[in-house]
Amino acid sequence: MAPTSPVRVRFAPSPTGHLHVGNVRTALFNWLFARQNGGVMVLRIEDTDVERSEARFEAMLMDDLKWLGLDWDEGPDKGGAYGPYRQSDRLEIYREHAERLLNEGKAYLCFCTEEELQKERDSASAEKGQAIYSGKCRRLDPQEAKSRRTNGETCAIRLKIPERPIRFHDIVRGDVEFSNEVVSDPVIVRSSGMPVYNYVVVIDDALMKITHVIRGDDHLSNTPKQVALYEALGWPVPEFAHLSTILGADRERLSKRHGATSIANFREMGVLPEALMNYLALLGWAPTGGTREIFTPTELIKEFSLKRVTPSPAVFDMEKLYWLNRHYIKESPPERVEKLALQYYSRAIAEDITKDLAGDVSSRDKTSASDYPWPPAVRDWFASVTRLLSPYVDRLEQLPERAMPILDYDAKAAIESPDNAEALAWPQTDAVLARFTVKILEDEQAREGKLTPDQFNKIVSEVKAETGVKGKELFHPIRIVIMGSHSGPAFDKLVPILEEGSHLSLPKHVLNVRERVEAFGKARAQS
RNA sequence: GUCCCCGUCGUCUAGCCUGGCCUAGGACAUCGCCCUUUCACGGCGGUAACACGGGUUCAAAUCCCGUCGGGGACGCCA
Repeated sequence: MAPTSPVRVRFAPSPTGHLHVGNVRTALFNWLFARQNGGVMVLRIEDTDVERSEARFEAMLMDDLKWLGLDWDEGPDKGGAYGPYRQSDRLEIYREHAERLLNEGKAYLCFCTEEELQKERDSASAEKGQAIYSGKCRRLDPQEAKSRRTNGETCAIRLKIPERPIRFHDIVRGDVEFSNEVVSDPVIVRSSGMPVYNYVVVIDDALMKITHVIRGDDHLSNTPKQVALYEALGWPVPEFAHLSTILGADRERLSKRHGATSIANFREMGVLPEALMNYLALLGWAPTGGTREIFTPTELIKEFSLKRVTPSPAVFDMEKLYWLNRHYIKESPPERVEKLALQYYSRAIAEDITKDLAGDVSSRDKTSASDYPWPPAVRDWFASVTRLLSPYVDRLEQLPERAMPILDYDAKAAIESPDNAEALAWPQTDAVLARFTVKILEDEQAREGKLTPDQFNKIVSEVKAETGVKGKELFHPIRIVIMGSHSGPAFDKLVPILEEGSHLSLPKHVLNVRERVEAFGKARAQS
């Protein structure tokens, strides 16, 4: 391809559901390449599979792309000079070019039946190990064939594969050569009149002036047929770049049974789009030097290189995605994370909210979490909870479970939890708890629900001095009383949140420090 | 079966084209230490790989051949 011709790439998904990581990675590489070269990104909808394609999936897939931050310059929603951009709207174009190939003698009519072909395939693979069409109808007289067709005999249209090896260049794999012996004359139009995928792809890519075809390597073996088609049509052959497959942990092609693989899943989990983009870029590509891992979209556009894409398949690693996500959660403006986090809390406490609203909101049979009004004070408080917890989560959906000890303290569960058994059984624990309890109950600030971190620390220090217990033996029991668990965020930040939370009117009352100590004492007395 | 593609730490990868700078670098995970009057977060450090076998060469992860392993394609599927 001449360097002067502007780069045009395309992403051509079938509207059969949410986008999968494999597809999205292909879209991403196309996008990066286009943006880097000041080129054009085309979105084309491959909806010739009428059975599985649905209009609503088209909208979903566009949403998925937009969420990730990928945009396009031409497409069904945007128009463009080379439309229409839906294959179902292009059937006439396909027909026209098929007839042209026929008239020019580059293609021929094939009257073979399903059974004949099946028989041929069987014997061919037995003999040559390759199930190749014999080209029987290729030898038919064109005039005769034509009249048979006009007389109503059903037939398909096949392309003549030239009698020479087919070569093409692939940016990822280098030069690839296929012997014509292994490529049979492909059907380009079915006897039903419907064109075949390998044919329409070529027509579309050529007519849309696509300069670089960047796609999954499952198409590599189809490429010789497509190259032959370009040549038969007299059109320039584009550059190809075949991206390796993304595998699951078991080294099988990544699929639904590997868990979350659609990008909607990641969005729901609370994976930030920039984290996913960064991770996907690293699957099959590495920057020069290979030591840098963190890239913003802008940096990716600058650094990305198709030539540096690896040909070998890559295993999708959730843990690394999570690591990147944690990084981006920490990096992004707190307000953004706080806002995103709200939906996860509301989902988790939806039941409580529904109960709460049922009293004063009439004629609302179904109250969804998103209806929760989030009064400003409550919203701010949840924001502080998010600020407290977000550095410790992999994905936003973990926030509510991490917040449960704050939102819904359960003294009985704390006492019974096997995780706490050891700490509660330590010889010094009773003494620590006894002193701690007395001090909290006597404290003026704590009584009001206004205990400060300083005062709290002072009390802990006094307990330490009076009992002679320190470190783990001191902190774990106290932590269990306050949070129901021996691990959690620093008391300095936690105490104000508990105290503040207890003054809010929430569907479920948040216990302050004193209330927790009381509840724990009561529950322990009973057990 | 035939053809095509692929094969560096458990995983993502750098290095391979243009052999020596590779006692193979980085990252995730893992392990250990430090920080935090506890845990996590964070910081520091460790373990860990050139699929195998032949060649070529003074010298091979890098070039050649073979073997093995994985994936894909061979459709009137997309």
